[in-house]
Amino acid sequence: MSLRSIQPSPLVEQAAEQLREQITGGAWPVGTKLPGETTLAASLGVGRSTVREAIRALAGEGLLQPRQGAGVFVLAVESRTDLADHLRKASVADLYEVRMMIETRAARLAAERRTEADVATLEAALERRTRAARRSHEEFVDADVALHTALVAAAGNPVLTALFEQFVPTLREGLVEMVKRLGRADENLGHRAHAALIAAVAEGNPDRAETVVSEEIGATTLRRIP
Amino acid sequence: MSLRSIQPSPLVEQAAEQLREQITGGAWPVGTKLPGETTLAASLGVGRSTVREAIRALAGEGLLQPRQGAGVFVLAVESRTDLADHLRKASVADLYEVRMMIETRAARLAAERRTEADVATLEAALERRTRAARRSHEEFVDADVALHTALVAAAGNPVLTALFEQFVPTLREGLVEMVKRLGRADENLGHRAHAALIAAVAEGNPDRAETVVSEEIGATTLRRIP
DNA sequence: GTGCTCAGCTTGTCTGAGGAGTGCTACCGT
DNA sequence: ACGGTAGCACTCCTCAGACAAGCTGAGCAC
Repeated sequence: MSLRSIQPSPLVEQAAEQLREQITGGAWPVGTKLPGETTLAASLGVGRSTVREAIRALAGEGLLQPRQGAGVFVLAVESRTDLADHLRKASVADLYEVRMMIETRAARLAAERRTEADVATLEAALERRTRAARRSHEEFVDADVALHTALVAAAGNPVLTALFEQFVPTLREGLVEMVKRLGRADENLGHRAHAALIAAVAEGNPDRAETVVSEEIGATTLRRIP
Repeated sequence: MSLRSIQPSPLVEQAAEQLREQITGGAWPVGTKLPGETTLAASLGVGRSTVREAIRALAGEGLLQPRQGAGVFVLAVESRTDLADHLRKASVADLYEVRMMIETRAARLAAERRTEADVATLEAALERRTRAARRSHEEFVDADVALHTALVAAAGNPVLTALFEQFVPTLREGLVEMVKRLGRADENLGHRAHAALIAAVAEGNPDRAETVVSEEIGATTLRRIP
C-alpha cells in the first residue's frame, strides 16, 4: 500500500490526507472496498478510532461510504469541486465578467418570460431595497442582492439560478466593502437604474433590460476597481 | 415499486443530522462555540466517540472546525451547495440554455484574447477529435469535450473555466448518449463547424466565433431533444 | 436448483484512561 | 496601579479493549 507513517499534530487530519491521496491518486478506484479499519490503523500507525474519524471526514466530503458489516467503499475519486473556492480566489475583473454574463442573460430571459408573480416579487424587492437604504449598510446590501437574485429567478431557468447562487456570498462581501467605503453619501445607490431594469422586464423589453443591467453593473463595479 | 429502502441509520448519522439542524436552523450562528463533547454526548444520548465522529463528518462538509484545546466552532451555516447536483437534476433545455450562454461568451472572449499557444492547443484538439472519430464513441466524445474545454480556457477567465468544468460530466454523459444513438453514420460529426470556430478564434473574429459556436451547439442539441 | 444456517469477517458503539493545547484568572514583583 | 507569569480548568486528541450489529459466502438439507 506504501503509506507513509504519521508524524505530529492532528493525526486524524494526516490520516485523512493520506487516504485522500490514495483515492484521488487512483490507487483505489470508485467502488473499491478499503482495507479493514484494523488493517488501516496498523498501516498508518494510529489507533482504530483515529482511522474511523478520518473515514468519517472523507465520508462528509462525499468520497467514502461506510456500510456496517460490509466495509468502507469509495464513492468518488475527487471532492465535489467547490466553485465557491475558485470564486474566493478569483480576481475582481474575472468575477465581474462572469457576473455580467449571467445577469445580462438573466435580464433578457426575464423580460421574455416573466410572469405576473415575478413582476410583483421584483417590485416588492425594489421597495425593500429602498427602505433598507435608510438603515444599515448590511441591510441595504442584502436587499440589493435579494433583488438581483429575484431577477435571475425570473429568468425561469433553475440552472441559471443555481449558478448565480454560487456567486451570492462573494458578491455580497464585495458589495458590503464597496458600500462602506462610499459611506452614507450615496444612499439608495443606483435606485434609478434598478427601477428602469424592473420596468423593462415588466414591459417585456429584452434589449432594454439587458442594456440597463449591463450599465448598472458596469457603474457599480467601476467604482470598486480603483 | 414505491418502497423506500429500509435504513436503520447509524447513530453517527443521526447525531450529525441533529447537529446539522441546529446549525442550518440558526441556533448556532457562524463563530459559535459548540458545547463540549461530553455535554453533547449526554444531550444526544450517545457515547463520546459517536459525537466525535459526527463532528468529523460535519467538518468534512465544511460546517464545523474543531480546534484542540479551544473547542468546536461553526465555520458555515450551510453545506457547500453542490452545483453538480443541480445539473444532474436539470432539464436538458435549461442545461442547453446555460451552456449556450457560457460557450458563446467564451468563444467571443477567446477570439479577442487568444494567444499563439491557445491557437496551437485548439488546433491540436481538433486534430485529436478527427482521429478519435474513427475509434470508439467514448473517445470521440472525450476529444470533443476536450476541444470545448480548450475553447473556454482560451477565453482566459479562470472563473469561466471553473464554471464550465462543472458542466463537463453532465455534458459528456449527454453527448455519449447522443453519439450512440446516431451510430456510425455521422462519423466526425460537426467537423466543419468546429474547424470554422477555431479559424474564427485564430483570426480574432469575435462575432463570427460567437455565431459559429451558437449554430454548432444548436445543431447538436436539436438532434438530442426529440 | 432453492432456501436455510452458520461462521467469520466488517463496521458500530461505548467506556475509561491519559496526553496535549488553549485561554482565563489570580498572584506576584516592580 | 500595572504588567508579566504561573497555575488551573477546560477542551479536544489519541489509544486500547470490549461487545453489539450487520453483511457475505460457504456449506448443507430439501
